[in-house]
Formats: sequence, structure tokens, C-alpha cells
Amino acid sequence: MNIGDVSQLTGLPAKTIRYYEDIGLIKPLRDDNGYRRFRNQDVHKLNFLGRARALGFTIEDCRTLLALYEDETRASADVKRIARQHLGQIEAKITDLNAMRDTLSHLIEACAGDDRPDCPILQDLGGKP
Amino acid sequence: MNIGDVSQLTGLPAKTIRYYEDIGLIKPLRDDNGYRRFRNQDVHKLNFLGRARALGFTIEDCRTLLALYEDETRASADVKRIARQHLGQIEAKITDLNAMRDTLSHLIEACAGDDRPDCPILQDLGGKP
DNA sequence: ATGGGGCTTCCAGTGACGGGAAGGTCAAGG
DNA sequence: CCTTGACCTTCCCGTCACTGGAAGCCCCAT
Repeated sequence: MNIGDVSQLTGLPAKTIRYYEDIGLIKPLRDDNGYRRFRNQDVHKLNFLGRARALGFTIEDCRTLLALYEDETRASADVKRIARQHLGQIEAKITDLNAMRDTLSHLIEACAGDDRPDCPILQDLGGKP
Repeated sequence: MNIGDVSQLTGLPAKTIRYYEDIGLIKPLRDDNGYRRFRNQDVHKLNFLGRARALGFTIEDCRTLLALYEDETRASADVKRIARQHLGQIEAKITDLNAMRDTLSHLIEACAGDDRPDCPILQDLGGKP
């Protein structure tokens, strides 16, 4: 399989697949013409990576998770620890964003949004003295 | 005022303040020795920028908001439009993160987290066939 | 005069790719 | 046989909003 087929199959852009090879996440073979040749295991790994990335894991987390995935003697505790840590970061980000959303939506509600210059949003940003 | 004082006052790193000058958000004066000399209006702008950035506005949004802030003849509708657009992006991100959190927390709950290799998290990432 | 802190500029790196150029390869159609 | 067009390759730069670090000037206190 060439990179285009794999891109179709996995939904990952060819650029991303090449990048994943660059950083050593996958190691497809090469044809005589220099084209990458992907085996089923490569496609499988790429699907794994796509799902892990969709859950927001960093590339380095993905590297570790993939290694654990391939390691038959892993301890599920190692996986769980990574996932919990990531979950914590997600929750922290959600908290931040919720705070931003609340502040912003209040300000937006208070703003007339007409052609006059008076604006609670700018007042707030300016330090509303 | 030198950059260190302003950094203290605004809570922004000196590096960030220099960066904001680089990209034209502020224009502090210069002393004869080449040091930046900040006026009150510069500090005020930096505080504005700090608050806008804390609400997650991009630098380009900040540039526009700052221009509106300084424009006595602005229409509050312009400000509100930017804020609403940003709010939409925040809400979209929250939705994404909530989905990730839900998926992740279910998987984490299902994972024993001991020294055995069986792991629903990896099963899911692997495509749980 | 020496030491230490503060200031300056400039260069490079971050994460996870995306855009685009320059050029090789392959199958089909004229 | 030639050309066209779709693929593929590598390489380099750009993204966003900074951050780190090096090399060097400036100023004040001891």
C-alpha cells in the first residue's frame, strides 16, 4: 500500500503520516522506487495513533502508549497513569475555558452591540475603574 | 519606568512585553541609553492586553480590540461581534474537551490499573475488535 | 575597579503539523 | 513513443505566542 491508500484508510493526511515516520512512530518499508510501502501493522498503528491523538494525547504520550500496546508484558497501571494524568490536564483546561466562557458571555450580554461607542467589554478589558 | 518595573506592575514577563513591542502592539519611548521608557498609557495598554489574552483572545483580536478601545467613535457592535465569535470558538473547544473527558474517564474507570496487561484503554485505542 | 543586576539585540526552539516548490515515477490514452 | 496527469519523494519555511539563552552594554554600590 502506498501513502495515499493509507491516508484514505486512516483518515490521516499524508503529511501527518510522513511526519510520524520522521519522528519514529512508524517504520514503513520502502519500495525500489523510494515509495513508502505500508504493511497492515503500519495501518493498524496509524489508526491507533489517530484515535489517541483524537483523545488529545500528546505525541510523546502516543509514543509511550504505542510501546505499551506492543508490550505483551505491560502493566495496565502504566497505561492508566498516563490516561489519568492526561484527563487531569483536560479537566484543568475545561475549567479555564468555562471561566472564560462565563466572563465573556456576561460581558456580551451586557453589551448593547449597536453603533454607540459605550461598551462594557472594553470597559472590563480596560480595567473598568 | 523601565521594563522590569512594568513587568512587575502588569505581571507580564519582560520577554512578552518586548514581543508586544516587536509586533507593534505598544510603542514605548527610548532613553538615550537605549532602554525602553514606558509611560502610563503603555502600562495601561499592557494591562488591557493581559486581560484580553487571559480571556483567550488571539493577538490579532487583541490588536483589533485595542484599536477599538482607543477609537472614541467605535461602534460597540464591532466589539461584540469579535467577542461573540471568540465565545463560539471557546464553546466549541469546551464541547470537544467534554467529549474527550467523557470517553477517557469511562476508559479509566474500566481499567484495573494493576500489574496485569489487560487494558480497556489500549483495547479502545487499538480499535477493540 | 569590580561585582552584580538590569537592560539590549539576535537566534533558535517549542508542538504538531500544513503549504508549497522542485523533481522522480507510473499507468493510460493518442 | 510521447505526453499527460496523478502520484510520490525530499526539503524548507510558516504557523502561534511566546521562552531560553548567548553576547554584550549600562549603571550603581562597595
